[in-house]
Amino acid sequence: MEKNIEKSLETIGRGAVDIIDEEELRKKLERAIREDRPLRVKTGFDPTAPDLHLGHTVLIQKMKHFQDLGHHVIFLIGDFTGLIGDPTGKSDTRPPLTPEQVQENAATYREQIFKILDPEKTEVAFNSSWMNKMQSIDMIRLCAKYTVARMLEREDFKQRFQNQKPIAVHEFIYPLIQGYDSVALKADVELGGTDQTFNLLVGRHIQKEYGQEPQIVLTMPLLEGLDGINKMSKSLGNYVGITEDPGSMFGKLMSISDDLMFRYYELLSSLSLQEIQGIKAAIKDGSLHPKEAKARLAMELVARFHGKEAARAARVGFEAQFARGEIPDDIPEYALPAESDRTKVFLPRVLKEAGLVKSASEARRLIKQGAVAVKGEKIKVEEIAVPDEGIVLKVGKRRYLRIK
RNA sequence: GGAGAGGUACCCGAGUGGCCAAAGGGGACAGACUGUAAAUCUGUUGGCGAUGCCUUCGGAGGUUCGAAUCCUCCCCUCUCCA
Repeated sequence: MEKNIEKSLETIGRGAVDIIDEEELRKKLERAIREDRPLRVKTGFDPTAPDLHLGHTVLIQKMKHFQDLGHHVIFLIGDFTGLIGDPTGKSDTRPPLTPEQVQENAATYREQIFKILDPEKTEVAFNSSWMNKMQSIDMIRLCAKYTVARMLEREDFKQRFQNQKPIAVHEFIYPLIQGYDSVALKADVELGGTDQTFNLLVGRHIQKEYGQEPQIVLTMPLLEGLDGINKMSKSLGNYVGITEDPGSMFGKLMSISDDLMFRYYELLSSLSLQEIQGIKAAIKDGSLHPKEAKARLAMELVARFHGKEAARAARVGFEAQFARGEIPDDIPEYALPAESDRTKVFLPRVLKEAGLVKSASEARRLIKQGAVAVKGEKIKVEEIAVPDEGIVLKVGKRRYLRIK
């Protein structure tokens, strides 16, 4: 375990939005060293979405920091709370996951988080293992430990209440259970995004109610998604999944705005703040093209999950496709039915059949807009001739189809 | 239990008998410009081999030549009262 308190505090605090309470954290660290008892650091994850994206890695990196300092990190899978769904105002009640599905998702999680965390030192826990045993009377006792008024302090509830949007009663239980998880795990620290602040604070309260020392709450910023506006999330489609192939990961990162690039540098890159300042300065004085800076960031992140070789290859492929307009190697193919008239191929249907567009109507619109091209030549008609050797269609900026 | 408000396309929201495949905004997609940037400008945004036809305005019926719009029943949300 790291013996230097100041060094620990610095590592823990890097990038954090808030630490509640810093003095308490110092005392816990001191005691941990004195009694040679590592801190128990808990972070909860949703069992229904085992596809981690870069946004999640902000938290996982922080877990790694704790791990490197010699503390005990607990990756908690909220398979019980997942039945409720963290209140967002939109989510419907979710269908219960089967134990098999939970195990499956957990396996996926393990595979993904262990690209960052040390499997030997990471405890994976499920809150169903204590929640399923809880008796009704104990549930009621848990509910009695918090008030409706305080529950409505939560930003999301407050807003929905004010905007006359529905709030189901069971949604109130979510924060309570999350808090109880901290009791069950005897957590010293709980990590979460800033959107979790309320839930994490409820944890402190609940722990006190159960006679435990309250956990330290450490919140990390929410990573903006590729649009640069909303937080990165799968449902908004503005994410980079950590299991994505190197090419698409690289491409997505290259499409972000310059402003967002610096945000990603700050939250995702392992570069020091000084190095990041250096990049900013170099771009400003013209010695570094912003595109080059972005490519370096993309390389670093792709390499983290796929290795350096894959990152280099992704970059080469990217340059070939977009800087020189070359056609990528692996593009979808569509074979025309043998009996079809190859002098009059109706493109809208082909594009639909090949899955490049949702409907033939959409394909027709795209053609009308000049978004479909063969060898750089825009196609303005819906029927074209396809020679025996086939042709390669480009649809929009990045969709391709080889018709054979 | 009583009184009232509301449910419209991916989202927000206008429309209260025909001119409505439904204003406006957001998002998304496409084109121009670029660095696949961002910003900006322009266009598109239910389906269909298509100057037309089919399906859509919470659900099911009904009135009418004609319904998102009127009537009946049902489902859902919110507010106030009890």
